[in-house]
Amino acid sequence: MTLRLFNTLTGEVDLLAPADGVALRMYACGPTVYDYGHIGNFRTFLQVDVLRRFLRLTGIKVRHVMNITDVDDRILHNAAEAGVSIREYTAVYEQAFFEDLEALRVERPEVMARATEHIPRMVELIQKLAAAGAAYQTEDGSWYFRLAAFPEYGKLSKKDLSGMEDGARVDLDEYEKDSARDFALWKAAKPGETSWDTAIGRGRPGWHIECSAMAMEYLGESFDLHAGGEDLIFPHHENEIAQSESVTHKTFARHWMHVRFLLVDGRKMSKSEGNFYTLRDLLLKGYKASAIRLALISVPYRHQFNFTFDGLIEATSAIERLRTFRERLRMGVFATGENPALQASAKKAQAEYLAALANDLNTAEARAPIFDLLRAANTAMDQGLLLAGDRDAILAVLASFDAVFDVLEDRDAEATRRALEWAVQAGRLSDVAPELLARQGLTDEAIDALVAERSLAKKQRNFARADQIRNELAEKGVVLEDSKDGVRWKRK
RNA sequence: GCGCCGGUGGCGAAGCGGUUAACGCGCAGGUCUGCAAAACCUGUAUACGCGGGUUCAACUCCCGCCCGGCGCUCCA
Repeated sequence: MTLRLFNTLTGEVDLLAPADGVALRMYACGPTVYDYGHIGNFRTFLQVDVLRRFLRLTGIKVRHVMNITDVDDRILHNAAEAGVSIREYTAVYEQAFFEDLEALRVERPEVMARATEHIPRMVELIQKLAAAGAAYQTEDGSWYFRLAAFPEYGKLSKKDLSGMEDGARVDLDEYEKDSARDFALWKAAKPGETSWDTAIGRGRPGWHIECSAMAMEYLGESFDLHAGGEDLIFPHHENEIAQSESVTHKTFARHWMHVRFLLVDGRKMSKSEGNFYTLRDLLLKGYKASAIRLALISVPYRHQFNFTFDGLIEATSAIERLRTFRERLRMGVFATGENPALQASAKKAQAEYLAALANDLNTAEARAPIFDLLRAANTAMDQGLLLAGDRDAILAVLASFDAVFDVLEDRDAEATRRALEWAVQAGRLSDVAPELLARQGLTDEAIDALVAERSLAKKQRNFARADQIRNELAEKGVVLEDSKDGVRWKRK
């Protein structure tokens, strides 16, 4: 099973395989830790997670490097405003980012690299660029990349800059640059600003250089895949290519994957539109982390995804059905043997599932065979035609589904609980949905007691009291399920 | 303005030259139940933005238009 993945560089769907035949070396642009992550950020990280999980499912090892941008204009500005060091400032958001990844079940990359811890590597790279005539220093001490030194500039974003005139676009404070499009490699220190004293002067790195330096540090001069949000194609990734290849004269990344931006209610997500959501916002509204994960990955990465609360509710229902199905299989008692028809269904579902993902990570298509199998198996169970061997085969298919989607295990309460703890500590309790608070206020023991009381009332045929208890619990988000094996309850 | 992507049933969303046009959600019936809920089953009478064209055949290719989005500047 080989993955065919769209490659921004070639503009085609190309095979993706490790060049060394062993491990796929990939670099994915991580967060700038100046604020809490929003769902747009997480769509990208989640789609990259789908990629790496699928690779591993098909037996390919992954060496995945992600940068943490912990120095940039916004960080400098916000930290100064808060009167703390940039390290103190970013630590909060970096920690929050990791917690959010965990809530969303995003696997940790093999290497997480902070920009501030790789300054020497960036300096070295800039020195090499200077030696190659591709970098120059301006009067204020900043360093710029000379676009004219890299004729292939524009090959990723398919821009032809040859015809572009500099004149009209020169910013006043960039008058020193040779060409308006030359970009900063190193920014000279301004008074009071956090800076590093280095061989190329006192200052701080430009945005792009960190990725080139760290990717080469951990993956070598040439590696398999580079991924990120679509907005990074230009200028960020284009600049990375220019910086890196001007020094190495080797292809920087062979394959480039870009995740499409999402919309919220059909419009661009933005704070001014009032449709801007962090993961924490959603958890505090009572949406489950698993539903957010499923919603964010169910539309293939190259398609625009329109985020809505209805979509979250849909994902919640779909997950519930899948979980119930798996539980039914696990708990059921089945005669030994195999039903050939179900064996065939399982095999077919597995093959279709893998084929869909192998086809440019078509997650939407990949879901279909799983639900087909669910229906076939439920029908068979209703008719007593499902045997123990079928159960095992079907559970195996679910396991490979979950190896990528990872929504079947219920860890939602934990993620929600943590979000609530954070809300308390961050003074964000007013953002918590009232139902969620009511729900949390009810202990398991209290629920058990009410359920027991209701069972007794039922036995005495006091249905009025029984229904009263049921309604009371329902209002607090606790759903009761009567079955022959007793009463089960769960928090909605 | 230039470049790129998309408009599929009530909603979300695959497919992309000939298929019964997946799948999910919702809704409606049914089974079960004290009644429900949950679960399961079944169903959802002519859904492919508009107008041209190419073709034996178009949702699928081409052209134009309308609408939405993205990039060209910080942004996942």
